[in-house]
Amino acid sequence: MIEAMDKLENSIWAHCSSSSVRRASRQLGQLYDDAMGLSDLRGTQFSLLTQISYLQEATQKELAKAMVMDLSALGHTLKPLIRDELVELVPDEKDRRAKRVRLTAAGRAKQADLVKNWQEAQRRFETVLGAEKSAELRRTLAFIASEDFAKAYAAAGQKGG
Amino acid sequence: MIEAMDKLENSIWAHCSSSSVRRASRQLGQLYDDAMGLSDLRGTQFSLLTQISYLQEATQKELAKAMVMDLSALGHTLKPLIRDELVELVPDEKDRRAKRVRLTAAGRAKQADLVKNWQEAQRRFETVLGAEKSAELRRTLAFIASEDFAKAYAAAGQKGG
DNA sequence: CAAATATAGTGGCATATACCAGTAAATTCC
DNA sequence: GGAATTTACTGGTATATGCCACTATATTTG
Repeated sequence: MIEAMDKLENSIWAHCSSSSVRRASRQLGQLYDDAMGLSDLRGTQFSLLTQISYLQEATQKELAKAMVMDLSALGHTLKPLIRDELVELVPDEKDRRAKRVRLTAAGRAKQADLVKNWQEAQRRFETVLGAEKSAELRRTLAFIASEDFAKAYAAAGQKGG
Repeated sequence: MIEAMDKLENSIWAHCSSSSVRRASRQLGQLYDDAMGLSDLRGTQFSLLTQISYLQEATQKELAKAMVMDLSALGHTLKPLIRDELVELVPDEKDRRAKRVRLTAAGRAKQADLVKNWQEAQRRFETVLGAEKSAELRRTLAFIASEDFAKAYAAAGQKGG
């Protein structure tokens, strides 16, 4: 009985997708943060700068959606970057509620500088896990982060639960 | 040239293992938090209670290691749970620096109550991703979170970088 | 055994991230 | 066109998580 209990609890930590992802996220957070070296930026911040650059003047709303992040969380996360003048917000011409997010010249430079740091971290990652498994993992995680996944998850609650 | 740039940046956000894991982590965080219902606990807290229960009086150090978490981060994370009297710290008899972490009766009850909530979330997850892919994903993530992975990653920096 | 060093935790500070309650601007509906 | 509603963002509060500096307690060394 007590052993059955242990087994159940063991199965929880071992079988929980959410905590598995979180643990891995902490480990990789450390590793990729280290890769950023003396830049004063975190891996998350580099990632955000890169996404901002990629989306080319997205609104906060659009950026939050792309990052699979709460809008207010994004706002908070942008603050240190704005304070350090790597990012700026420009009011949209058409819709005066919206603010578009873009990199400053300093932000572009910083992002560009760090690309090689990121590449090195990513190279090591793929060396260890293997290019094929890495690609497969990213595909799976991208699906999990997608709206399709969230919808299917919600739908699975209708009938199943 | 500008297109090449776009392509590179696209490749960064699409090919970054760390940000893929983080995005998925945010999505699953939302979903599993929702599953906790009116319990006033987050998914992360349930996960932590479960790990505490599983490890049976581990020291903070041991618990942090199992969670792949910084010791001080664990300390901070435990605070609300201690405040709410779900968890308590007991000084170790032998080593008076160490404090062992255990659930209170209320903590055990809360954890037990939430098992079914977790099971429902996990059931939905596996419905959507498939049991086989889910298991494979957890295996991969467990490896990424392991010390072996961190060591291999460090070693890949010696020769490669 | 006393000094030097290592280990376990704590507290402060900073970022990461979410929810909720506003505020302001746009859109929809009589 | 003006009221009701929706949308985009802001600010407050709370947890999540990491680094660094510091304290207290072991452990190691000479």
